Amino acid sequence: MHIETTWGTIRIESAAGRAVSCRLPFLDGSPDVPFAVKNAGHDPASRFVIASLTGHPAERPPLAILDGTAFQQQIWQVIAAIPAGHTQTYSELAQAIGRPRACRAVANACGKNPLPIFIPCHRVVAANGGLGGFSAGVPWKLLLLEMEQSNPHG
DNA sequence: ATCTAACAAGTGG
DNA sequence: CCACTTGTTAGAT
Repeated sequence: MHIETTWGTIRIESAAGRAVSCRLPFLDGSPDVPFAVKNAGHDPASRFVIASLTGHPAERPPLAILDGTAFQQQIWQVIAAIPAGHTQTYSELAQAIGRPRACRAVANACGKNPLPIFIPCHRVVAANGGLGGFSAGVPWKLLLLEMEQSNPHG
């Protein structure tokens, strides 16, 4: 499944009705056009992604069992529990799993999240108020956070 | 089985 | 602003 947008093509893979991977085009800088969806898919996964990017409420479809180390699975699980419109720092996540000094390792795991948007790694920010990073480029992270802040959905 | 460089961070000078 | 610490991972030895 894929979604055409003004920022490029988003590719979503599912198996047996469960989301397996979500790939966003990498954006190095801020795009010169506003974000808009050009071609919307109708399956639950696509609708969820589009809703997240446009500030609409949507139900998260079931996720597949993810491939990753025990540490990564642990981190992803904690991230998945962060409510919309809310953020947490890398350091806080590190504390949540009992490794208070592993903030850098947490960031490492975030970058390897195969399901960005589904597992809301965009809600993980730096402790000093900075955005941190994002695997597909910070503009995506910014867009997602702005949508959630202006529209408190679930 | 070890070693090392690379990271989306944090803290302190 | 710079440099030192930090935990985990992937790739090399």
